[in-house]
Amino acid sequence: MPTVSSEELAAAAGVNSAKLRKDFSYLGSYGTRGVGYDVEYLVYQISRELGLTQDWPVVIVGIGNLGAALANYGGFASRGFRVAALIDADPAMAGKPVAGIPVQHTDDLERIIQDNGVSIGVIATPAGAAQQVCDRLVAAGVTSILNFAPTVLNVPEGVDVRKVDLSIELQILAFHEQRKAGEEAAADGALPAAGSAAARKASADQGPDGAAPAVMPA
Amino acid sequence: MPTVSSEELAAAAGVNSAKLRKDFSYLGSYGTRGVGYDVEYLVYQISRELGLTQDWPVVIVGIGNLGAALANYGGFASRGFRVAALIDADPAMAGKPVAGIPVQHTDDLERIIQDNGVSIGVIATPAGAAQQVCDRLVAAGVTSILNFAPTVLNVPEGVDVRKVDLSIELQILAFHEQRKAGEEAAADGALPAAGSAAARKASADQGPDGAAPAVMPA
DNA sequence: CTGTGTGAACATCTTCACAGCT
DNA sequence: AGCTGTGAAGATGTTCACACAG
Repeated sequence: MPTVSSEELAAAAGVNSAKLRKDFSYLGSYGTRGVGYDVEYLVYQISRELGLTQDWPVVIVGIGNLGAALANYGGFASRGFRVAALIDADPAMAGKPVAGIPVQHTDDLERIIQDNGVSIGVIATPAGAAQQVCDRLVAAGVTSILNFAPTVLNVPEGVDVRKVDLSIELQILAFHEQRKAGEEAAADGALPAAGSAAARKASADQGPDGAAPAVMPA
Repeated sequence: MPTVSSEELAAAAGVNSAKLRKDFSYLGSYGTRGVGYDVEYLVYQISRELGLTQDWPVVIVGIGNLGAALANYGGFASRGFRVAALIDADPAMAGKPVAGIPVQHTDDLERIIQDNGVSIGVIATPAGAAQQVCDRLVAAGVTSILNFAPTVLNVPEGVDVRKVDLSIELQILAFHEQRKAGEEAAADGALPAAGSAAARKASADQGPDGAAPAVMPA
């Protein structure tokens, strides 16, 4: 399949073809009228715009179950991410290989960041250690942090933080589940105006969308 | 602090107070004019609406690093989730306790689901096993699935799936990181119209937002 | 003729601003 | 006098529909 139309792509993605065309148009005019988009060229352009063509060295701090799971996660390499180092505070972990990469001790954090030119850090420590690790990462030059610890991190201006809270995803499922169950059947007495107004679209797609609750500022 | 105003809550959440009030109003009129919202009552009403007051038994299938990390995750209990069972295909895992819960074998999946009245399942298996596990969960009565395996699952109408792709979060960080780096400096020759139009707001808040890319339909 | 690229129409979401309750 | 609850205005996002390139 050398070429693909906006109609086909839209159907595959479950969106309107006009939206897809308009979105693509913000990246430039990469389609051919009457023909469609050249698949290879389009993939390249989107990859480049998203930063997939670059090499992003990342460090993972906190090699517990979650840290180990992340280190083993196959999806990173194909998206340009390279696990440059694994860091843990437990001296007993030092030197032990996880996913083929030897764990290093927290003492060397600053050196590791600088030696590898790391600008993206992943925090998978317990909540109590997260802010301190974050401060050290930032001081060492990291400007983007993916935080799995259940804490809101304080960072200076210019540093990006994304917090992943695994229970929020479950929360969203449970919310819809509750709604399925209560469909018309048992009208809960103590809820005056909740009926129609809150009954928004229950999106049928997989993955995070606008349904996420309000979040904390940086 | 027995009472709180929309202004205070909005400041804490980093949003406009009018938006907060309007959002609350969809749940009913739980505030008092001239006073604010009664904290305890508000918490209860929101908790109930979100389903936090219910008990949600969940099963986790696939007890590798990620499954174990999820089983140990502290945030679940406080949000009404109870890990009812851990299931793995490896017979060697059977009986072994993870997070204090003995792992059970996949053979008993259907019985476990039914005995515990589970309607939410978490898939943390390798990609190859995910669809099969999914089919069995659905057949056994599960109607909501949180999928960590890097596959898009096929499910019948009426079943909700949320896919968590850990690399997408990194992707979003890398995208902003790239943008920080390329600020004005090096105008990449091969990008005609990408400049201003695509330079949207770089949100300063932590956590998933509308920046996620288009997703697959069910 | 076919399918992109895009103004214009339409829809949804956010913020303003103020009437009205406490 | 203070703060909610909400119509109306404004901003943003999506879809339509068609001129025009290939």
